Amino acid sequence: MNTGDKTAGTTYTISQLAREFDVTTRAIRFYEDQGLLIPERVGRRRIYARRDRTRLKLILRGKRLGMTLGETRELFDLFDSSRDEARQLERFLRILGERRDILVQQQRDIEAVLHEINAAAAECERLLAEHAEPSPQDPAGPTVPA
Amino acid sequence: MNTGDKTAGTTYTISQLAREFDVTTRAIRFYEDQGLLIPERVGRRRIYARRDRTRLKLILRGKRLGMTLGETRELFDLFDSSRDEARQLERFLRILGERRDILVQQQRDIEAVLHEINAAAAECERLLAEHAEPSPQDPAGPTVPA
DNA sequence: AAACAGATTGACGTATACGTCAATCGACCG
DNA sequence: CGGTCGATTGACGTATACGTCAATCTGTTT
Repeated sequence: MNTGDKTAGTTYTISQLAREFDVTTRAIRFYEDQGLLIPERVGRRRIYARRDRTRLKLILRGKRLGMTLGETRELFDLFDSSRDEARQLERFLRILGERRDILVQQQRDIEAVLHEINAAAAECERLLAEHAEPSPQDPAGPTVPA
Repeated sequence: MNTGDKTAGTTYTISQLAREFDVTTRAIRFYEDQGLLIPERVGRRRIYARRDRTRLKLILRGKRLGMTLGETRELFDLFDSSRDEARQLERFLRILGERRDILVQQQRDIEAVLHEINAAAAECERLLAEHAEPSPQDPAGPTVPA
């Protein structure tokens, strides 16, 4: 019989995850301290399941977007929380909406910065072209024209 | 004659900027400590020009994107730096490219999170609809059908 | 059995980004 | 001329997110 089966599945050691996502084991343990990861234990050793791996991926994605671990944790808790009361569902929707507003603002910010970067890069390359060929009106440069 | 003219223009006090951008004066002074703002002085008082106001706007936009003040400062310095040597232009282009890569990655991350949020929100609203009307197959709910 | 690689648990240190007083100073107000 | 308001300068405190040892433990290999 299967009674007591832990539905084993793929598992990872802390250093496997550290290598895969290019973070230190110290960081991974810290995420556990903050309640973001809850690995199983075999003795004292941590065993990470796919769920933890997914969460780690989400943590790092959140960090790339400037989210604090606390904010990421709030979202994790939200997705874990029971979804049977209208009060909770409304709170859920409210927080999702707040996060969406932030993301949309970030999209606008990124667009703006990208435009400025592209403009600067374009002028930069124009100047570099001038350096290579001092003046298009003056072919008597220090470099051989052909 | 205009000799000695400081091209006065619009100026701001620290509290005006603080109000406009909803930050504390402490934060603005901290940005100055970090070399991001360089206001004029009248006696000991800081006088901010449009340039500083623009920079403050950029600082806050950077923060919304998770940039550190150091990274923002590097970009400021870059845009201020002389653009007459090929070495500098290439360095300029390299850093702009790195920042662009980060921004593009952030765009991808935002897309992913937005999709997940939208999916969760949609299911959330479906559940809320069920709460209001327990079951479409079972009109004998606690609420009056019509 | 000894050695070695990995993992764990403290514990303290560090960088970033301000918050929070306290004391002081200068300009205007009545 | 005392009071108040805004600004300034220290100086210390705080939250976040780990880094960096040191000591210990455990499993495996030789």
